[in-house]
Amino acid sequence: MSSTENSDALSQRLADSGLRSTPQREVIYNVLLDKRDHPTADEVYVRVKSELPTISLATVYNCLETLVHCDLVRAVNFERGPTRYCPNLRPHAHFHDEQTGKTHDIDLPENLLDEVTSILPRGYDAKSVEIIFRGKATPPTS
Amino acid sequence: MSSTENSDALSQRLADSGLRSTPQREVIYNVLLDKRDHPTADEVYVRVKSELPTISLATVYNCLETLVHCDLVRAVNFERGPTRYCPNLRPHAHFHDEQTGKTHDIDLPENLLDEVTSILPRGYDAKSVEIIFRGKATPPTS
DNA sequence: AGCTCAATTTAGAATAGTTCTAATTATCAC
DNA sequence: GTGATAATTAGAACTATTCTAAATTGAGCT
Repeated sequence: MSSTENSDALSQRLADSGLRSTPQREVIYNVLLDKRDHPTADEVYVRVKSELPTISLATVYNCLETLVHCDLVRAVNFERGPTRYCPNLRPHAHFHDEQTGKTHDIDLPENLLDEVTSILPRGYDAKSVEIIFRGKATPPTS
Repeated sequence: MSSTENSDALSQRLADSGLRSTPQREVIYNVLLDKRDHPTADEVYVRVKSELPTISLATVYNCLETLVHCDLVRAVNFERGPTRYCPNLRPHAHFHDEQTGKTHDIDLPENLLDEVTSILPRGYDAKSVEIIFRGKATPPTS
């Protein structure tokens, strides 16, 4: 997908929420799409600065919140560490590698979320389910 | 289970980790067992004060960390809210009610955690799995 | 093109939750 | 009892984030 297409998708989603497309929002969204390593707001700030040197950290927070709000990005938290941002919209869990601190997306089989949700007793109406693994990821040596 | 038995369990676990049983640790653990509403450190602080008026907040944090460390208590986080503490040791998920802010324990069927863990690709070794639901809990009117 | 007005961005101050520091107090082994 | 170690304490410091108020931008109208 080209950067232009991403921009289109972005403007579309923003418009849907009655919001404007701005250079800051565009660049931040592209930064997230570009390197999907679940960066923190600070890390996004650093990356965005090379393209928009005068952007402020507050704007990074604002824009990230906006992107989360219009469902283009997911915010992920581990314990009380800084919030991380993830443009993967498919249903997925997160694996948090305790040695490296890295976060891996784990795509979920079709029906798993429903299956998990189905354990809820009557009276519990879940709008979202989050699954977090913690442990050690040993990338298979080829 | 009597408070004395809890104390015994506590001293035992502490001893296992080479730690001492102290009045602060005892009282804090009992406060958690007493009212299982997933209190924050601040809330624990307030409750403990009525028994140990001179305890400091730092000690509350220290003791809670100690209890978590020797597996008597679980720390639970929702987004970037304050850490909450939970003495329920059975495998369970958490349901976070967005209206009330309350947290409910959801006991898990025997095999669910294994089932969920089994979706991990080769190379991922999970030490723990956490499942968090978010939504609305409507307690069934009797 | 210029005007208006709301949306957005900005810098810096403020906040919340937690951790750190250094000093004091309690407890264990001898 | 004495010395060493563990635990507690008060308050300072820290981190991530949100708030505030002012400046800038841009879309829609004329």
